Amino acid sequence: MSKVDIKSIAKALNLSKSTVSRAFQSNSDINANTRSRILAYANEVNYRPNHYASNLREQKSKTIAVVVPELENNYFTQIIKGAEQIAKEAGYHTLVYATDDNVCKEREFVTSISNGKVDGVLMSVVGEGHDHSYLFNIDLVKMPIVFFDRLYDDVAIPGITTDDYQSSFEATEHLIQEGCKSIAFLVIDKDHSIGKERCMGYTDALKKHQLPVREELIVNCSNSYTENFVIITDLLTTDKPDAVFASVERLAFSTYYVCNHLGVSIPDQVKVVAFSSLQIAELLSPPLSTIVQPAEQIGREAARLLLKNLKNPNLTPSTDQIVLKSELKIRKSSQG
Amino acid sequence: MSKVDIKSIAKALNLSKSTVSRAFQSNSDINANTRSRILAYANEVNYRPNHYASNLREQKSKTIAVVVPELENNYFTQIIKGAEQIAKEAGYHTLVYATDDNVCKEREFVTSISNGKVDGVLMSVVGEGHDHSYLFNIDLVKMPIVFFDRLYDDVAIPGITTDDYQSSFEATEHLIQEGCKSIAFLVIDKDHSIGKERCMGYTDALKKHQLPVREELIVNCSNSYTENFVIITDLLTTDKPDAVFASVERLAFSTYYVCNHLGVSIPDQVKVVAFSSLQIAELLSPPLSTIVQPAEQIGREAARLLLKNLKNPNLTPSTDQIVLKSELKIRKSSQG
DNA sequence: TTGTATGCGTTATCAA
DNA sequence: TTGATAACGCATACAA
Repeated sequence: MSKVDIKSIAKALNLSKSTVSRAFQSNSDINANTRSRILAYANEVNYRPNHYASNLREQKSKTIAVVVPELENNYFTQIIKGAEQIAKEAGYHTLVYATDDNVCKEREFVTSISNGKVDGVLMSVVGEGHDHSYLFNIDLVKMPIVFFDRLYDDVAIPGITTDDYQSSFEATEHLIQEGCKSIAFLVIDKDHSIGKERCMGYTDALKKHQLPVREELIVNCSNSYTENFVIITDLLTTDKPDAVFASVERLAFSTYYVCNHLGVSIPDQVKVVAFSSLQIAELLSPPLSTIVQPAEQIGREAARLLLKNLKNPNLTPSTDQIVLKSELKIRKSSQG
Repeated sequence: MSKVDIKSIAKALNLSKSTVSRAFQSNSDINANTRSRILAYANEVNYRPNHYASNLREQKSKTIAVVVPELENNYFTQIIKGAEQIAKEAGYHTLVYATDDNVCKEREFVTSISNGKVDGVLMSVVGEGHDHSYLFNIDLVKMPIVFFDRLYDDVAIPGITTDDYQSSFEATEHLIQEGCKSIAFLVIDKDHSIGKERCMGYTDALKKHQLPVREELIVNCSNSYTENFVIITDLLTTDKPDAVFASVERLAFSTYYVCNHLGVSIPDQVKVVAFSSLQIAELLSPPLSTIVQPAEQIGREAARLLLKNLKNPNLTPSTDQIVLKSELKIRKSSQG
């Protein structure tokens, strides 16, 4: 199969390159017959435009990147799904990248794509604790970014988040109303971003109901299942809380494993609520009470916002912050 | 921020474009001092090579596509994760595309990227029933493809699959040994590809143990949860099987929902086994017996095979078929 | 070791 | 309506 490009088509049909090129443009001055002749032949020889060349020429790639901390989490894959759907509708492709919660990988990737690999980026950042000054070197007009889920609030970049404080507050209040007096809060990083917001919702709810905020019940966990198993086992045997509020899905799973292992009954001895977008939460033993973030919608909104910025390349990109509502789904794990 | 490219750097340093270009190539004749001077300045002005241009020039994009039927399935996201990992290590980016089990979308996407958008493709195809002749128009030397999970066996394209027949046979045998006499088999499409293999494993196991193969127990399901709910409710109330073997994860979830709804006890009244890569299968109520496919490994192997083909662009791509082993994890849902 | 010139495949400007 | 030509930014063959 020899190379088929605009030039070869032109030669075969005894036309010029420009005429052939025009046949593929929608609003171009070209004779209808010539066009259909070209299209017919192009179809016959199975012509596909060369992306390298048109991208170079047009200075856009019709591709967006979606950067997530991890892929093995329903929450993020639902977001990707939503984003991919909107992107697809607008004729964009989607590049997916997992940072493995590593800010170096984040920086390296975003920097490497910042000159033409993609037209824009959707990103859930690694975390505020780290140095993210690399973002100041990115030309955000050339490659707009939209944050979702987590964000850096010292950069003027639009973002989609959820009402973390409010839903955390409600979930805690729910546990209090179920009679819980010592509620543990499991978090990855209580001092930053999402963890911080969620932690504040938790403590404020305690305060409102005159319950003490006990530092030992605010437990910093890690990303490792084995480490968390130890941490949570320790928590349940030492401090014996009557409820566990997991600020991240994974920590709820670990709590279930530990409870199974220790023979601790959920919800009789410990009630559990978690931030989670797991679709089969109801099938767990016992069904898990969840705060469900509208993951797909987050992805869709983020993509829409990005595409909007992509449409107006000359304007300073909007820096809207959109906050979506999560939903508390009360199930057996936190009741009775 | 004015445009920073090789030309502007060259002008600033009083060098020629080619010298500057050389500074970024690893094995190029260039004075060490000149190089470091260029790199220093490039770093200062935050230079990034333009992907459009170098791709066009080098005829490669350093990007692979991963095409999956759906994203909301742990199995496929684990595969993506494995593939992305290998791709990343080799300096490749990963484009993800969901076909929504629609062969038109599959064709459209693969065709649209077949001239330079990506260097190669990993793909789990929509299904054998459909017309996939478009693949014959793809130049597989220019853009190699590797199948995983599902494949078309009338095209000479390498693939990674699992031992579907064997593990299906074993799972069925396990149910028989647990005393089941009427085992239902839930499948999406029993006549093709994966469904076919798995169905044969099931029927052969029945035959080996002198159990009748009853057509009404081989149930074609759909991709819709609501439709499946009706189908499975009907199955459980009419035919009253003593076991359900779900050839796809989703169908096991539906079975759980239906059993909960009907008050049918798993495993006492119905035992359940399923193909599933769900990591928290153990936390379900009851813990679900699964046939676990090595999803991440599939992704890794597929990516490795593709990268191997990408290394030898002149050779006819290898057409290896690699078969990986799945593992039967027996849990409470199929015991006692 | 460095500079000059050319081409990758496409689109856009201008002239015919 | 069509054709000739330049340009997008980079990398290489060849010349100096």
